[in-house]
Amino acid sequence: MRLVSWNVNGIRAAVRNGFWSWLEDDGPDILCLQETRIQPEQLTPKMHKPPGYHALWHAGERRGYSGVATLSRERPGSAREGFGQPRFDVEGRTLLTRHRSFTLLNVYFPNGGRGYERVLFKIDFYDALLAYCGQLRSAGERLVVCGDFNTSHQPIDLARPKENEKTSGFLPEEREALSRWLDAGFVDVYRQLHPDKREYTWWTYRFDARARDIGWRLDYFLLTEDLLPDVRDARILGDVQGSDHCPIALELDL
Amino acid sequence: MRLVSWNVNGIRAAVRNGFWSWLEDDGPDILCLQETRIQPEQLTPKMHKPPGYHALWHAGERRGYSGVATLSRERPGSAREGFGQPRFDVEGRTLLTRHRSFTLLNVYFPNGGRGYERVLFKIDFYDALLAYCGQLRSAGERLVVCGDFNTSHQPIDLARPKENEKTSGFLPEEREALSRWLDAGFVDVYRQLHPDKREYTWWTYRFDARARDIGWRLDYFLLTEDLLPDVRDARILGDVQGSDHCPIALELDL
DNA sequence: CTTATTAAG
DNA sequence: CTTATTAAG
Repeated sequence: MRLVSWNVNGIRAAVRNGFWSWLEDDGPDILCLQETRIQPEQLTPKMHKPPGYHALWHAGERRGYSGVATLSRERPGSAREGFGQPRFDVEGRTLLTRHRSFTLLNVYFPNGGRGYERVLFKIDFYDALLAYCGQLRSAGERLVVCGDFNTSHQPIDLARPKENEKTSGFLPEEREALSRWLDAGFVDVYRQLHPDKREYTWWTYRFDARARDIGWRLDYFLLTEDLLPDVRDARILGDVQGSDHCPIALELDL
Repeated sequence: MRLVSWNVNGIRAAVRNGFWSWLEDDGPDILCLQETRIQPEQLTPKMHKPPGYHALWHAGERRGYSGVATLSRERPGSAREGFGQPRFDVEGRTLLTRHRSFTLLNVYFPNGGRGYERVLFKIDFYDALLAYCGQLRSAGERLVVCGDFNTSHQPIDLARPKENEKTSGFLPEEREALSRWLDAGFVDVYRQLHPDKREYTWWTYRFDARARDIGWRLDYFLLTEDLLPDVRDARILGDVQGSDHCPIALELDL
């Protein structure tokens, strides 16, 4: 089966930019969207019921901000919006769905770009969600955590590591927060499969960055080790337009 | 000499839409702009000193809202922003300049479209400014008052009079406020010269109204009677694009 | 519908 | 630079 994760930076803008025809072409079994930036009452009928999919949309309180959605060909066994911490959940950042052979966590991690208080919030979010994942794993669940982590982990994960050591997205403390996920047993599948590849998943809209490939790898599939035997491929779909992020894909033998 | 008045609905948008080349082509001696929607610190050098003109810009307190500007080839003898009533003056709606043979009042009258309290404000503004003009006339000044009056005076002044009797812009009480100016001796020069012409100066951006000429005459040159002998022509420049209003022109033998 | 704004990214 | 918002017109 094929999973895709994509920060669409506004589902309505993505729709203007060809989202539906892309979805028809790619046809993933599960699609995780981040930064949908839409409230339930603003959803079009097609968003509510995309042809061939079950859809769950989770919005934050603030209009036009954050939000995630999970689309799946098979109806999820169960689902949860947020993870039980109001100060994070009100921002509409996580959606948990249970599928035949794993549990999926679709996550839009906070951006730390507007002041250090948001960096602290982001790191708290990283740690709180990791603790929640610990509970799920203790209960025997196999986990796929995907989405926009808003952090490049290593120098290979962004075009300009040196220049960005003091920029949110590549701060030491953010990288360490992500390291704690890996130390806890989560595997960054793309990097595992392609140890030396320099490919990015986000480019600023400024300075013609995407054409020049001055980007960052901010989007990941993190898997618990028990799922690794089922991994067939993990790829970055760098040609797909319609957002400042591109989608990433995971193929599982399930 | 040639005077032009134009509600540009955002000078920056007008500049994007060819304002400077229009100005060079038309070359009025005096240009009155309304709804400039710009703060002093946002003016470009060219706006600050348009080639061949002296320029005065008067902004309201609120960013992106209201504002007027008067450009003149000859430096005005004197000038005044507002007319001494803070509750009107803070909105940046009037600019008085004194020229060789008349005093010019460039006015952006309030729009009454957002609730009846703004209709009342608009009517108060009409009356307060008329009283101020009375003072100027008592002091012997010959007056040209021009700008966006935000009111169509008679049924001939809008495409759909019947349908708009309860719409701000053609409310009986607004039309009466404008009538008080005419009763006080101001002359609507365009209508004086063209008693039966149906031409408009504003069209909503919606419904393709301009292409269908579903418009309103909202912009006027009002003159004190002592200036009438010097009037050569008054016209509506309906072909000029770049705003939801078109400019209006007055030719004087001065 | 369009302009300009403000908040975010 | 781009998305979405809100206030105005």
